[in-house]
Amino acid sequence: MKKDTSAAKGTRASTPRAGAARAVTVTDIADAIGVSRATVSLVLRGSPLVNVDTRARVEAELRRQRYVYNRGAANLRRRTSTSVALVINDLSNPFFAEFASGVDEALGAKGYVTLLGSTGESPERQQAVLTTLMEHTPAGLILSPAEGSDATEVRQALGFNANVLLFNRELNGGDWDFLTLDNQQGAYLATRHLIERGHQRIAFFGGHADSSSCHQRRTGYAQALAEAGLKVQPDWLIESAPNRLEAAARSGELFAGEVPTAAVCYNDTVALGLMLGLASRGVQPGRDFAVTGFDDISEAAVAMPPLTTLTVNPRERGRQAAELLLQRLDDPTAAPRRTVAPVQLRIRDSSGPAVG
Amino acid sequence: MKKDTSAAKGTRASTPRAGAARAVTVTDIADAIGVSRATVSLVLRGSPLVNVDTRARVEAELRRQRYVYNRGAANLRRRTSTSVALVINDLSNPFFAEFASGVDEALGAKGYVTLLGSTGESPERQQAVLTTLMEHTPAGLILSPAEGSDATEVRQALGFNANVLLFNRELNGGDWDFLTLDNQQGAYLATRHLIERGHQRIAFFGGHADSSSCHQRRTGYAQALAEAGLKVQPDWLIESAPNRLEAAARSGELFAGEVPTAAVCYNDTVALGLMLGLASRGVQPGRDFAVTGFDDISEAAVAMPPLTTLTVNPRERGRQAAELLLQRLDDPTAAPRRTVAPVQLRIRDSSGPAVG
DNA sequence: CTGAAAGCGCTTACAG
DNA sequence: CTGAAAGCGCTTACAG
Repeated sequence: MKKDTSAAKGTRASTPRAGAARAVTVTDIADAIGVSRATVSLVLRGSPLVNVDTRARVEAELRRQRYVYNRGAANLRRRTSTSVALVINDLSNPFFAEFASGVDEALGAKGYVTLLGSTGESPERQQAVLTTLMEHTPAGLILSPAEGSDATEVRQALGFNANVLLFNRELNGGDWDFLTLDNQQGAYLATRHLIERGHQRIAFFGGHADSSSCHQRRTGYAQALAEAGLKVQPDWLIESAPNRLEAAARSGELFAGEVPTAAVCYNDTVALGLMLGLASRGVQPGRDFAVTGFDDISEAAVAMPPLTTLTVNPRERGRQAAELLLQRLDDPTAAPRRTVAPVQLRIRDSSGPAVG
Repeated sequence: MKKDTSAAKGTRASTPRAGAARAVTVTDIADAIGVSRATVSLVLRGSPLVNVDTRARVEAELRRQRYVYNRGAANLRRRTSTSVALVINDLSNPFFAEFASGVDEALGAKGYVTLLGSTGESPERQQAVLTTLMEHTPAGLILSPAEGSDATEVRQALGFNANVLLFNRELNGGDWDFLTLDNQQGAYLATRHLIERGHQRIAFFGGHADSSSCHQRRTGYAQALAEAGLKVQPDWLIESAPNRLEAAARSGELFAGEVPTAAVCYNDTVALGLMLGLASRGVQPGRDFAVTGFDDISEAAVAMPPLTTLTVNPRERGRQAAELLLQRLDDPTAAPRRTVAPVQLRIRDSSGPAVG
């Protein structure tokens, strides 16, 4: 239960103000000017009950002694929390970094502090991180689950805390709020865009078929094809891990049977890898073969050719996630909500000129 | 002093487990199996004093009741802290995102939790963020100061907490630990590289002359020139805000007097802007004019031409910053330390072929 | 309007 | 090896 492994719990634990003066407390302030601690507390919390003159004296003394409010102690007594935990895959991923930035901005504006945790896409590490974070009694949690997360395990780590917002990946079995991108609509828009450019043979390239986001994107792709009276060809559904290397390696599979003229890619990373693979076999992306991505990572704009993709505005999604969680905190008993965030097609050169 | 403005302090403050079962405490566990709370506490902290049998019973009950340790309460009583505050400019900047990722990774491995704050490069916001974070009694603080930060103000917000590590920007007047990149050496390496390629007329482009990092980089640049018996020409020192637009706009200034054949740029963003400006006047960077950057942001590798620059490995810097802070926590009274992190030249096409 | 007392969940000497 | 008591810094009824 309590694995006592970390240095912070052992003898190496550090005192917050070690080597410095002892922290000033409400008692110090109260004693200094001859009022009770209760009065000081009321001043701190901005109560209108305090005599204006008493208030002034207290405030002067707070300043004089450089009093620092101990929010942890207050939260303990009041049984409240002023922190929110944010658990994501990895900040090295610009998408999550932007998302985290938006979350922190929106939370900070409401007086909450962000407790950060990263899973590195590992369910085991996720469990450890969640356990640690819960010990800090956050008011709520924003979680972008690691691939392969198990709802039961996650719920276990979360204890009875009901204030959870899931982002990006749904965990069925947990009745938690959920914010997702409109994957289906995005892939639909990309596919329709290629069809409008005159393409008839369009592949869907990359992603793991069993991941929910890949499934949704394939659905949007199929929908656009169906609307145009085009058929989904099974060997045009090509899986690939979402990294550049594997995507490049698998690009040959597009040329195994009937050769498509365009590919809707699972995401930008895959698209960039595919473009690499195409170029290395003498097929020039954007001219000989049209490619679209998903995410609009910063490299998309500067790639050669620049990548047509779907912008998701991760920073705005972060703000939105924070808002949704704050609403949940206001009404913990409300029914879980599912929110789908819009995505927008950004046309660049990789989807090429009109063909045919 | 205590401006009571934020929602979290007002009526909207939320209970941590609102709507759910009341939290299980050590008392619940103790009562359930008929031992004292002290015994439960000893088990939680892994004390060897507890009878092996008693320990087993306690641990079983902890599991049964899904006990969650309240680290805040423990920290209050023990006067310790298991969190570290990290304050940076903005996570949208990949450099800081990587850095934060490294910090969080290293802190998490030691059982600390990261409290996140961003300044948006505004000293005012920085004050507010620091004040809020200090109220959560972090064991220490890693701060990359906003441009224009004032040491006295920062110290004010920090109270008596001595456990501070500054990153990137020094604040004179504060006797804090400091981690910096080797700006001088980096610019020296870039300049020498250009000289070795045969350039004799080399400009230094971008940055604000009064910022310490720009000053250090210019020093390295001047040092390499001096070693080669080349003179620094004053009108080859061109200032520019570190953004692409202004850099592009100021590129004309290179052609005002005696025209250089190469430029060492303050950083990658400036270099990218300069390359844009050069291209727009028909000068092809990497062929007609050599350019180097600083930072190795992800765009550097995919720019056209790819940018010769200095890699700083921000993630590793983050880990290093965390390590340094943890050492400080171990010995709060040690003398402040200054650490210079190495940088490495990465040669790409923008610095062109050998000339002359 | 102000103060004395109890208590948030934990830990730590101190007895036994 | 275990328990009773005090206390970390704050807040909140409850008196007055």
